[in-house]
Amino acid sequence: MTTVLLVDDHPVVRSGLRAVIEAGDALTVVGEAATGEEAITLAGHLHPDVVLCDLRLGSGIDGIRTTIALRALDPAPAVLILTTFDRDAEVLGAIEAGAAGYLLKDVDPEVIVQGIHRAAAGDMVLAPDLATRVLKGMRSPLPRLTDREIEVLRHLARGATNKEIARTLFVTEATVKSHLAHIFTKLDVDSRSRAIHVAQETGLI
Amino acid sequence: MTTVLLVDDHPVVRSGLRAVIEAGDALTVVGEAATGEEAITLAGHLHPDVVLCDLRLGSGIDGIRTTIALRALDPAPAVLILTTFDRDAEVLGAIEAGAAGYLLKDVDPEVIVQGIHRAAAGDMVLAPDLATRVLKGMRSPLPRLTDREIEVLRHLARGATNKEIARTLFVTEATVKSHLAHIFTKLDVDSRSRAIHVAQETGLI
DNA sequence: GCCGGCATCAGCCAAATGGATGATTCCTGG
DNA sequence: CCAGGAATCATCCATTTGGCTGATGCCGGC
Repeated sequence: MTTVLLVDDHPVVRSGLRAVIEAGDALTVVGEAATGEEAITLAGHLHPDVVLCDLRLGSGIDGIRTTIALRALDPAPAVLILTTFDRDAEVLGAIEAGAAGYLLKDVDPEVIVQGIHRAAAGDMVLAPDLATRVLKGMRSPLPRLTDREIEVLRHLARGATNKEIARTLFVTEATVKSHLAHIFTKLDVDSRSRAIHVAQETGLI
Repeated sequence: MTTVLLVDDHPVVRSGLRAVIEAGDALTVVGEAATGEEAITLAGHLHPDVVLCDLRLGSGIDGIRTTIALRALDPAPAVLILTTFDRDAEVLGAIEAGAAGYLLKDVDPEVIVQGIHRAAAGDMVLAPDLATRVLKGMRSPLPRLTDREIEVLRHLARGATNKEIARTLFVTEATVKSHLAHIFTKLDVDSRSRAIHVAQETGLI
């Protein structure tokens, strides 16, 4: 019998997953957590074979940080990331964090069940339409922005002008422009609007 | 016995809702739909008392359009909107479309059950933290953008330049600038980036 | 110790953007 | 029919933005 721990901030989704998972008789849900912190504590006590974890967990730590902490446990559960969005940056982040796989929430129940079995067996599990994208991402990894650049990008996305960003960060406009120039080059765009767009699309921010 | 039709594009969420709703014995789920179109067809045949409908339905028509169509049925079911996001524009849109209420997905199961009962009784159902916002929205309604302005706004959010928008819409740059000027005035901003930001925040796009 | 990446700043210039004002056409509701 | 909103286009002008080039100081790894 494979044991599963559910982690999702929505009670309704947890109920749905429990119903789906326990429909068969090879899987049993041993616990539910609404936050990453709770998940880590519970996993430490319950030692589930597989943790099914949402990427977005409302307040508190996110699914990736939760994955990192879970993988540090002994014995470490297989972590299967389950989410609504298929942002490239997050796929890679989850895999790098040691997740056994990544499934989109809108797949059919039996895909989830199969995913859990395969994760428990140590296999890698990727939603079909994601596998190619992940591999593509491996070949041409997302540009690595520096912390400062990400910071500038966030202000950009809030609609700030260069002058405002400069004031907020206590630097000159020239510096902001310099950061932006780097960001634009890395993201292969030539306007702040488009930079915002690709940053949001790829999950950079 | 109050009958309920579930509308959500995620099978897992539907399972969860079904489990939650049928936990008591005063409610029964008479059907499930994954799309708005399917919901309208099913509601016409099943005549549920309440339709519990997600606002985002993947491909196809959205929850608001579905609501409008459902309310046009005879007898018209009470439509309870259930979603993850609490964007102002959508709250108002759903209410205007004739929804009996609006609940966030992360509420506790019993709140959903109570909401269904109250919707069936003809009451208005609003998630507590939303009620005040809706009322506030009533007092200072979101600026009403025209269809054309929304269209321009979408291109804007994808990072398009004025020239690109002009080409796409088969108009001159002057026209695009004119639309933008109106958009900026209505949203009370003075740059495309900030326009994108408030449009996304308020759920205009 | 030196190289390279990072953050900081500067100046110049071309292009894009935003504000102001006004005109025309079309359509719709009273 | 007519007022008014919507969409279209135009011109002028100031500001902002983005591209380019180059410089400085700092720090971490080899």
